[in-house]
Amino acid sequence: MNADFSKPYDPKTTEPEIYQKWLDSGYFNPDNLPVNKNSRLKIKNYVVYMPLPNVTGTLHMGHALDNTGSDILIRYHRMKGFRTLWLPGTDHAGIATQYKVEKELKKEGISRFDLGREKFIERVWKWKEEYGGIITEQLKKLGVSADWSRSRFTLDKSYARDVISAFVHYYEKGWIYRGFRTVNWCPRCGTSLSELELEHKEEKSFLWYIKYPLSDGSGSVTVATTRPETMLGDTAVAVNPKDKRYSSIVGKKIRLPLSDREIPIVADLKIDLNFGTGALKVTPAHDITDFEIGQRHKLETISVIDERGKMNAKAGEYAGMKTDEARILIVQKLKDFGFLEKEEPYMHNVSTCERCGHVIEPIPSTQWFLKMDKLAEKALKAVKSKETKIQPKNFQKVYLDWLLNIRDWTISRQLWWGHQLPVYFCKQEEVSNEESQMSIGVKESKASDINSKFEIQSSKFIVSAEKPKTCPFCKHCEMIQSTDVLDTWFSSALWPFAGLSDDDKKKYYPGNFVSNAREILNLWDTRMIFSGIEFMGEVPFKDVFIHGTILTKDGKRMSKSLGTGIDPLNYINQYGADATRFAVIWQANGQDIRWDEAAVMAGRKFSNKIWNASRFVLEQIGNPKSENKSSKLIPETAADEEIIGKLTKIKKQTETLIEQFEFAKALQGLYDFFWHDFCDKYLEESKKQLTDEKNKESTLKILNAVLLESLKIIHPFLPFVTEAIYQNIDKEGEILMVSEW
RNA sequence: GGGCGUUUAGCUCAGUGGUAGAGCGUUUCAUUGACAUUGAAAAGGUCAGAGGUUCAAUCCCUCUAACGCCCACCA
Repeated sequence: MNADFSKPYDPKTTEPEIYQKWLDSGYFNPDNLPVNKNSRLKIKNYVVYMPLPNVTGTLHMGHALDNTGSDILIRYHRMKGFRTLWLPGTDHAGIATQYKVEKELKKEGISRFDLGREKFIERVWKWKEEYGGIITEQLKKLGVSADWSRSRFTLDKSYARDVISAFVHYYEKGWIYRGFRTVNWCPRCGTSLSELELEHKEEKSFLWYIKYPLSDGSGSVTVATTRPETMLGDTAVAVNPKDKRYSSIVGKKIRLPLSDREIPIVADLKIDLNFGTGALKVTPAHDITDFEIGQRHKLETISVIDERGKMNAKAGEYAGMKTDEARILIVQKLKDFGFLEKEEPYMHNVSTCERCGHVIEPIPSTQWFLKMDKLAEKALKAVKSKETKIQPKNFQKVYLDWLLNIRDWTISRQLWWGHQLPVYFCKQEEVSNEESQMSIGVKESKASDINSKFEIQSSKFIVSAEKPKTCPFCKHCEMIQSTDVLDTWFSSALWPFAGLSDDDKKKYYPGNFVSNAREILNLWDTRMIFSGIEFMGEVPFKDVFIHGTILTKDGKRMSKSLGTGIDPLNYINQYGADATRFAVIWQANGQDIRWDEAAVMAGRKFSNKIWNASRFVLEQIGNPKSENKSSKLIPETAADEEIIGKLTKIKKQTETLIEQFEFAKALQGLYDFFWHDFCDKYLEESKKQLTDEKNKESTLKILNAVLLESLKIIHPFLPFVTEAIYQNIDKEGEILMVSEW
C-alpha cells in the first residue's frame, strides 16, 4: 500500500490500513517471526502479559497507558530479534459483569432470580458476545501489537480446566478449606467479598454509649458503638486484661438490654484501652474482629441480620427492618429505658462494595478459603530474591507489607457468573430440619439460590475435577455441584499459564513483563506471582511495572460516574493513535498524571513533523532505498559529523531508557533529536550542502540513513506514521515493524 | 493510626551540590519550495515556608504547611 504521500499526514485514513497490513503479515504471532539471521544471540523470548481488561470494559486512559507502554516494549524487542509474544485476553470479571447485566434486567423490571440461574447465565453470555469484543477492537485502534490469535477469555474451556485443577490441587494439599465465618457480604450482590474488593467511605454518624447492667446488680459497664442494632446479637463484652478499670468485673455476667440474655465479660488483648470506654460489645456474627474474639473465647455466634441486609427473625420486633431503621428505633428504646448514656457525633469509615457501592454487611456464612501462609512465603521470597522486580521500588514495600499481614483468602462467591466450585455434595445426606447455626433466612426470599440451605448444612462432599459418576457416600445418588463460584481473581491469578495452550506453556512460560495501575498490585500481580510459582515452578515474570494514575487536569480521579472520564478514543479518532500514544507516554513520568490535552496536540504535530521531514528527504533522494548499510557513512562537514554523532547517541540512549521502562524520557529524547537536531539543524544545513556538488552525494546518503534510523527508533512509540513512511520507501513489502533495530 | 508521594515559568511537568529546563500559552520578527500542525528570537521562576549541613543548596538533613494516594479489625 501507499498512503497518499502528500501533505499533511492524515492518521484517519492511514492508521487502519497500516494496522491491517500488520495483521496480514502475521507477525504479531511470534511463531511467524523471521529468525533474525544477523543476530548472533540465541533466539530469546520476550513475553508480556496484557492486563486482562474486563469484558464489561471500554477503553479508558488507564488501558491506554498500560498498553502503550507494553507495546513499546513489545515492538522494541521484536525489532531486536526476540521471539516476542504479547498475550491478550479478556476477563469474565464475575461480579462486575453480573452487576452490569443485573442492571440491564432491572430496567426490564426483573431480577436474576426471576430468570433463574441457567437463563441468567445464558443472558450474560449473550451480553458477552455482544459487548465483550469492544475493548479488543479499541485496543487495536491504539496500535496494540498483541497476538490476537492467542487471545483467551477466562471462561474458555481450557482456561476453566486449569482453574478447576488449581482448586483441586490446593484442596488436596490441604490449603483450601471450608469454614463458617463472618465475612464481608454485599447485600445487593448477594455474595461474600474479599477485603480487597471493598472501598472505604467516610460517613458522619454517632458513637452511642450504652450502659450494660451487670447481672448481679452491682452496676453497669458502658460500651461505645456505631452499630447499636447489632447488640441483639451480642454474646459478650470484652475489655483489655491490662485495663485496671475493669479487672474486677472480668468473668462476671451482663444482662443484655432489650433482651433477656446473659452474656459474659471477657478479657482480650485486642481491645484498645483508649477507645471509647475501653469496653467493647462483641457481636461475632456482624463484625470480623468480633468473630475472631468470639473464636478465642468460644462465644456463640448469633446472627440478627440476614443476607439482604435486613434484621432477621432473631431480631424479634425488628425483624424485616433495614438495619438503619432498626438502629433508630433501638436507640430510641435505649433512651426510653435509660440505657443510653450519651451519643456523640462521629466520623468513621464504612466499607462499601467496590462494584455496586452498597454498604457491606459482615455476616456469618459457610465459605471456602485458601490458606495464605505458604503461598505468601513463596511470593515474599520471589521479590526479596529479586526474581521478580517491582518498579518503582517503593511499591515493593506495599507488596511485602500486604504479604506479611495476610489473611486467608475467601475464594467462594455466591454469584452465578464464574467458575463453579468443583465440589460435589451427596444428595441423600440427611440435613437437620432445625435452624442451622446459620440464620441466613433463605426460605422465604427468592434469593434461595444464594448458597443454598442444603449446601450450607451438608457435610458430605468431595472435591473433584470431574463430576463423580457415583456418589462415594450413598453409592447411588447423582451428586450435585456446589452453587458457589470462584472469586474472579482466583482465575485471573492463573493468567500467565492458564492463558497459554499446553504447547505454549512449554514454549512461552515464564514471561518478562506486566504493567499495572497500583490498585491491582496485590489484587492481581501478587497472586499471579504465587500461583505461577506454585503451578509452574517459577515466577511468571521478571518485572512488574506500576505506572501512575491518570487524573483530570485539576487533579480529580477520572471516573465515568463522576463524569470526569476522558475517552482516549476521541483523541484517536480525531488526531490519531500516534498522537494519543505520544500524549500518554510524554506525560507518564512515574508520578500521577494530570491530563493535559496539549500533549495530544504536541503528538499530532510531531507525527506531522516526521511525515514532512521524510517527504523532504525522499524528494531529495529521488529513488529511496530501504537499506544501504554496506556503505559506511563518511561525514564531510561539521554538520554531518554532528548529526551522525547525535544519532548514535540517541539510539543508545533510547535503548537504555526503554529497557528501564523510562518511556517518557526516551520519547522526549527522540523528540528533541528529531525535531531540533535533525530537522531544525541538519535538514536546514543540508539544503546548503546539497547545492554543492562536492558534498551532495554524501549528504544524500546521510539524510537517507538518519531518516531510516530515526523511523526505526521512533517506531515503538509512534508505530503508524513511521510505518506509513517506511511503506513509501520500500516497495518490496518489507515492514518496519519487523525490520532490524 | 501507620506508610508513601507531591509542592519548580500563566497551565501540565522534567531536572541538577556550583549561570534553572520542556510542551502548551504569551510577545516580536521571518517565511509562498518538507512542514503555519513552520522557523528565529524574547518575556516570564528569590525552585511551598522555616531552620541546618556545606566554600556553595532548588537538589542533602530536620521541622512546618497544603494537597493527594495506599494500608489498617479503634468498636
